Amino acid sequence: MAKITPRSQDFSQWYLDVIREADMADYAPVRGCIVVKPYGWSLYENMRDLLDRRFKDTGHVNAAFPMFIPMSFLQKEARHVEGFSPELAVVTIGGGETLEEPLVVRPTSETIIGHMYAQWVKSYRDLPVLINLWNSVVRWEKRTKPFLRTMEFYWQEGHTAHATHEEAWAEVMQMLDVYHRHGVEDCAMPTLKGRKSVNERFAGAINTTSIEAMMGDKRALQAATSHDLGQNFAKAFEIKYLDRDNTEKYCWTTSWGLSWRFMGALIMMHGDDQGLRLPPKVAPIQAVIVPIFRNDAEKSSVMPACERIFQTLKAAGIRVKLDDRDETPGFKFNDWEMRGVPARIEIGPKDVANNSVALARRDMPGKAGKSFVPQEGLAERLRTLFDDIHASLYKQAEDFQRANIHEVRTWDELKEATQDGWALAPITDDPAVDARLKDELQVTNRNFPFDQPEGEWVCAVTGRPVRERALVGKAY
RNA sequence: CGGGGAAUGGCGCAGUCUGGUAGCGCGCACGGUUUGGGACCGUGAGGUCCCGGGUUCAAAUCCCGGUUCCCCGACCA
Repeated sequence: MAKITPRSQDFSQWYLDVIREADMADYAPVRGCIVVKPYGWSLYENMRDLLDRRFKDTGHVNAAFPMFIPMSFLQKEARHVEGFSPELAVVTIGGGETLEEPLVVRPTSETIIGHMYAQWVKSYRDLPVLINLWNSVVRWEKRTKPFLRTMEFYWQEGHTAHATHEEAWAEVMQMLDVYHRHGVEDCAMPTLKGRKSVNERFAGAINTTSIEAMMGDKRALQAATSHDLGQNFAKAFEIKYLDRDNTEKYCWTTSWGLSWRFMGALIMMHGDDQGLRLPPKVAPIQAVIVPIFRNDAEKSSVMPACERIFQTLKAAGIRVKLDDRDETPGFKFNDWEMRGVPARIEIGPKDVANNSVALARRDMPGKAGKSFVPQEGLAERLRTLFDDIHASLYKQAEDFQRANIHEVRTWDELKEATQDGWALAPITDDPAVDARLKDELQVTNRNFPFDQPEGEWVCAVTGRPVRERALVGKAY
């Protein structure tokens, strides 16, 4: 089997190697598009289902909207069309006929949502509208990379309408927190919540928030966003309601999204030189059983034990796989490590005799992570182990993140810090400042973290007084 | 979209300069020996050499056009 490029040697190549060798995805015959293979899709489904549960728990419902949007819809919101025009895919011919009006393949659905909400919302009694879409969208990206930036990508987009700005803002923050907790609790992924700079704001929003994650190469990845759209789309699409006081008012809307890029983040945050390391809650296979035998006699005692334990674990609700392929154990160990399976159970003649199994954990390489445990109570032991693995993956990622964020005050310190990690720096929220960071240091303002003490600072770029600091670093 | 690399069996590559029978390693199939950290031997299958034109007796190789991938920029979830 082909080995993968070491992470330290070439992080980008390592990432591509892992995706190929772990059977996550393949390149499609269309530029910038990928085929997600069953193993990768299974991971996506697990993440999607957990996130969907969180949406439902916060009162949202799912719906489906068309992938085609009339071009004129996008033009109704000036900044929105300006932001998205360069990356639109447009359908001009249908059924062999030139279309009266070109149809845009949705890059995001705010406009068609606005059109429909305008018809659905008449009274304050109709509010709030809390709808989420699981779909794919298309953006004609110049430079693509599997999961991180593809021309078509799968994601969810939530769209809500509210009576007041306070309520809309609370929604924006709630959903950002939902993303954050999905990262922390489901994916062992620490992220930093914050407000995007004016320059980085979503096209058409009055405020954009994000969670930012640090990858294994210390580059930043915007893992999810939540937007306060103010009344921009409400006014563009006439989303109005009659309030209790019998006056007509515009709604306040929000949108928020998380894409399969989150999977890319998972790979780049937790993976190592052996391949993927998947958090147990989202792993397609949580535990794999590898039978060990030398001859038919051993096989005939080992296999029934494997089968029995497989059934026990399956009945206990663990996503378990019995690997009965005709391969050597060593091959299987490496294969499942590449695929990031959190726990491996080896069962050989000695184990059958002792009513034990060898239990190896993916997050601890070699002998250190391997122990012999009784077959009795294995499901319970695994559940505890999964919690341990989750906690250890989270801690490693968080320690790494913390160790590579440097608090700085001056331009020189900022420059030095961002050579190798992120800076937490006093920065003016001004597009001209963002431009200087980009031009001179090839870094971007990731966000102004919400969780920071208020203070009086001097901007590291302009020398002007500022009240907040920003995370600054190289980004994907 | 600019700059740089690349495309030859599923994967990784040699062959291209200097045109002349398409090769190697891994993987795959079958048989045997193996099996607690990527086994070994034997036999075998698998190719429009990215696509389209052109030059030539003859093109993986030379020329023209296009497509895709990777890296670095600008743009972006």
